[in-house]
Amino acid sequence: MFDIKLIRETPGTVRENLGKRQEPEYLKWLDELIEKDTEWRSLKQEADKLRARRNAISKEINIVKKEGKDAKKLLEEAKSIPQKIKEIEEKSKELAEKTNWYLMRLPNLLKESVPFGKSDEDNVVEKEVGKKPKRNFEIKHHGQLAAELDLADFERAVKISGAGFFYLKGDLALLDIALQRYAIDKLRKKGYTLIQPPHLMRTDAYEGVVDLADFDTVMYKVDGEDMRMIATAEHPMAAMYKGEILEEEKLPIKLCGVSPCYRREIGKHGLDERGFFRVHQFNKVEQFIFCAPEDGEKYFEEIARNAEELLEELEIPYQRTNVCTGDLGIIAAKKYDLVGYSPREDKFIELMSCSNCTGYQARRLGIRFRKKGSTDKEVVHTLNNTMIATTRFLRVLIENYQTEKGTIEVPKVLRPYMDGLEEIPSKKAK
RNA sequence: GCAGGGGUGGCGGAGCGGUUAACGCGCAAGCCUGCUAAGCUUGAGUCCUUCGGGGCGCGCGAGUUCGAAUCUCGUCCCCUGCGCCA
Repeated sequence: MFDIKLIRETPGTVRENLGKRQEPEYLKWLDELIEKDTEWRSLKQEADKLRARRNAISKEINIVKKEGKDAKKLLEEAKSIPQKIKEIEEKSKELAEKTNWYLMRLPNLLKESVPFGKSDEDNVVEKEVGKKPKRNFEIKHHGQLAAELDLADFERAVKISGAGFFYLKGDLALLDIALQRYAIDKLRKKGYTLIQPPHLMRTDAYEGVVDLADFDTVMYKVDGEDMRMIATAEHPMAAMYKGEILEEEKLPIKLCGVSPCYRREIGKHGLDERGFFRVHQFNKVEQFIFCAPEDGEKYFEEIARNAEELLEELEIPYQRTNVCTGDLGIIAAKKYDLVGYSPREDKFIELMSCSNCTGYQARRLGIRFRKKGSTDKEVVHTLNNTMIATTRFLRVLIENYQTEKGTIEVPKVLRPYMDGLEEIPSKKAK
């Protein structure tokens, strides 16, 4: 949610920043918002004056009545006021709803370091790490190989749940858990608190986290109940401190959330053939931080680095791209995409997404903190980054670690979580 | 699902038609004091403001009234017990 005070105080700066988004409609919204807000404020003053008058009369009536005198004249005036207030109120309510509509939809102010551009083609690759593996055999599609090795069953999942679902089996299911566990341990060592959030959330809480007008169609809802299944652990973690005032010394709050994610993925053609890349349900370990505004950039780099380290330790070649002004969602002020190498397609595919949401998300949720040594309250900043989305990783692992004989090598750092297993399928297991 | 109880500031908790939402804890500023502690004074919801002040605020939404935290209706949530149950 946009900060209306910024618009009132420095409309020029806001306009300039919004302009970078390359979406003329935003500037139109801004103008309309300013107009409606000005009108709203003047109506509010009008209504407030009437209320003040009514309150004064009410007090007088009380006094006059206690004295046993006749309050008829005062009562008449008092009775006439509520109708006037009601008329103004109707107009001002409408205006307030409109300004709120704009505040919810105007995108966050961009950081200076966000590259200027129109679409994802203008995203800037800031670094590339790792050596792309050279293979002199044809790399099999990850889903196909998993099915051949009896490590995944897509057909039976389709039978009971439909396309986009799968059974993970045996060593591959274990690999999925190993990935999560490895990511969790890494974050726990860095002081992040492990969180298993609720997987269902009520509408009012979800509204604080996303714009349901846009987002609702991609979520699963529970029939007959006011509940939605979470699309990511980011959502219940962000909403966790909804409406609270935190003490500054408790910041930063660093969380490591682990949960399945449920997404309808409506209109996604073929769900990327059969496989794990784009599915209705997957497991994810998510980093989330609430911090003081001045620390936002520092922790943004920290969570990006955490994810990069994970990629390096798993020996997956990756690139970090700085997402450009035209391709950023409305919530983030800055975003890195971490993309991993797919040797089969010889391109980088999206694995993790790291966002600095500044106060945009927290303002809407009403999460503030009290500054130490003062009584002032300020909106906290929120940051989030994927640590691991297991299905996407299964794909790149199966591709990058595929051997010529059609097996999958287990990354060294994951072996302790796999009973020392070096290769899938296990020779012994067969 | 049924029955009962309850939702008030950062927290606990009073108020149950009429000036300023009592009191306590915690917090902040200042005073006092060898230091610390204690003590004393003041301050702190939110919105608008021409910075004088004014409005709103007691889960949410309607209503009654000149006036509602307080009365009426609806609704959501929480707690306790019963029921059900991995």
